[in-house]
Amino acid sequence: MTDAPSVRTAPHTVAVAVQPGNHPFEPAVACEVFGLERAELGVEWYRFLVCTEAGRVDLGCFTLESPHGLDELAAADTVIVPACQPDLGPSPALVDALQTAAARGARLLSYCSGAFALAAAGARDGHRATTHWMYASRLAAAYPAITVLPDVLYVDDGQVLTSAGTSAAIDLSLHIVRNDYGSEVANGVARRMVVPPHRDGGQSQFVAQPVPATPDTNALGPTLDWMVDHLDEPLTIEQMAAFALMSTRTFMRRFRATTGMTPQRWLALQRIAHARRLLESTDASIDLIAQAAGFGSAANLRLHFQRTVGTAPTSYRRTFRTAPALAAAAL
DNA sequence: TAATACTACCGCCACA
DNA sequence: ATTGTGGCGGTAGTAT
Repeated sequence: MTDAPSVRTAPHTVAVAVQPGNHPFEPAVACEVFGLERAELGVEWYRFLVCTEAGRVDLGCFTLESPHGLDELAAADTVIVPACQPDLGPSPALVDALQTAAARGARLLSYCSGAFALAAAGARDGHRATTHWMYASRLAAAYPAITVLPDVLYVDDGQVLTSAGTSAAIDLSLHIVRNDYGSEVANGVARRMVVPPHRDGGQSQFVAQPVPATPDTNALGPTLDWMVDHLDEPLTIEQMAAFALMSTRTFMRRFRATTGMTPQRWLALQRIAHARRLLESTDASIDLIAQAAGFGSAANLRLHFQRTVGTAPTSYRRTFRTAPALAAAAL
């Protein structure tokens, strides 16, 4: 969280390591997010490599061949390790490549049980990480030096970023795009993939029922919409509960059950997202944006912004202020 | 940066 | 008996 995000000016290389025992889905997420041509976004996109140790890998359902080897993985700017068999462990050559990449300052990502490979490479000592909830206790037991967060979608620990089960791989990947290119571009990618634009990393892996068992008569949907529509006003639990026609106690319980976080936190994330959009696409003053996003004061906006985005609002704008043409195309 | 005043949060529990 | 509700109160977190 120490470096400010920066727009990639030179081709930034993203490499995914495909190993025997991988499932196809996670490498495919990397291909989808980082590997597709994104001409419509008007930015210079990543250079994307699929790297293997032996040139060809049997993935069970099919065999994958690639000309790129682990030397290219070790030289990449961002390295992705998808889910692997925790029992097998990464090969010594892969561990070596990961260590070389880490020493060069490369960004290391894992999807699902790929966290075991990063841990084996020693990249995780003293840091926070996550993995699929099924593996969390095993990871913590095998690598006591790591603080394992068992119930989040992904963890951004600066150089090393880890994510939970399959769909969290998409969330982490979009998080990377957002850090590199800003939220307009990340939203463009999400829109084309037809996935929700942004799920925060701290969101719980255990969010309610993916599909409601019965048509949910008292769903929070309308209340969430209402909250987003009134972001610029100070909203108290009491007001939100009143809108939802519930007691405050029940409202908070239901809110956590359906979103995986507290109302306050959710509201803060929506406000930050709105502030990001305004910083990227308008020249309004920080104070005005603070008002419009419901932070009340510029000081308060800075506090929240720094904490969740890791940058000051002005430096974020300096980096991501989009060309008017792109901003106009976005809406 | 620190102190203060507020409210959000959540465990507990009686009750429907 | 089981499940959801909502008031109470202590603590944690936020705003100024």
